[in-house]
Amino acid sequence: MFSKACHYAIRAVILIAKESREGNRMSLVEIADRTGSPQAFTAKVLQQLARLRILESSKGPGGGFDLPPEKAKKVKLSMVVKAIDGDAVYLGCGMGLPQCNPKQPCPLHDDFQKVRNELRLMLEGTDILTLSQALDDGRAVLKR
Amino acid sequence: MFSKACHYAIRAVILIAKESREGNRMSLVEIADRTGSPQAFTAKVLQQLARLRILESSKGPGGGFDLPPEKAKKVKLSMVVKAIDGDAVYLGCGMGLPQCNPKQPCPLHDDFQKVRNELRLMLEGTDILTLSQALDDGRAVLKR
DNA sequence: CTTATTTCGGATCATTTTGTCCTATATTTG
DNA sequence: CAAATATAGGACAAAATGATCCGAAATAAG
Repeated sequence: MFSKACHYAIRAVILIAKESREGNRMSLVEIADRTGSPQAFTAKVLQQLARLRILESSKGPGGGFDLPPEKAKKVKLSMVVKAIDGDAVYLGCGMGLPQCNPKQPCPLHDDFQKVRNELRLMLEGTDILTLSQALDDGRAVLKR
Repeated sequence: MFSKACHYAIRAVILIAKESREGNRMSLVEIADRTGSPQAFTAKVLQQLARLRILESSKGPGGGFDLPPEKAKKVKLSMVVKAIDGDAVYLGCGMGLPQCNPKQPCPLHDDFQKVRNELRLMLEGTDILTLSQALDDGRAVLKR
């Protein structure tokens, strides 16, 4: 469904948001460790998110990544997915036709679009702050 | 969502079913041509489907692939997808956790499972015969 | 100002997926 | 039986994705 890069991105962003709520800024090393993601690869992914201003980064001692609650509330899962995987998930044809539209649809067009729309609505309706709160009392985990 | 191999498989199976309804058996060359898929690669994919008895193949002059209507009715899209891509689409975690279950869920678990379940139901409820009928009066296409 | 820390970014490598080529094998037809 | 046709399957090439390494740039602190 999503690429590995996207998985790492989602996990990292949720963790960063959680720690930001407690005033902590996260270093790459800690993020990779607590999400069980490869460090250097995760660095690339976070770099990309930082460049797009989906999260904030700062260099130097005490630096790292953060995503303050007010912002985490506005950042939807869809934005993270789109930043890393592009919009193929929303727009691509179920059987890979380059131009699949209502005028020249593939045989699966309608059924597929219905499901994909559910996915889109879910991703657009889910913000990172809310997801990060699921971590609070151990209701959810990011590793293992 | 699905791999390219899976896209080729879906397109091929639908075309084969359509032609089978008219008593025709399809050669690999014709399948690749009419679905816009790479020939040799499609061969591998069809081989795999034939080995799993999802469609029928025969060698020699006049040979090729076919999928008679009674069988096409029983073959669901889910079977084709599973044969090529495995069941990661149904079982995988939305953020890639190796063990994401209701006891130790990822923060997205419930929302994601809901969407994925819709997808599963759609794939399991859609048979190849029906899809092939959408091709009949040009209501749908398999190429371009 | 120097040093230590931390992200940035380029280069490179590994793995997986996609795609091709060629030979073997089966089958129909003359 | 011989020849032609078609799938089966192995070996290999190319492209995309995943992952690592290392030096550059920025910044905080002594």
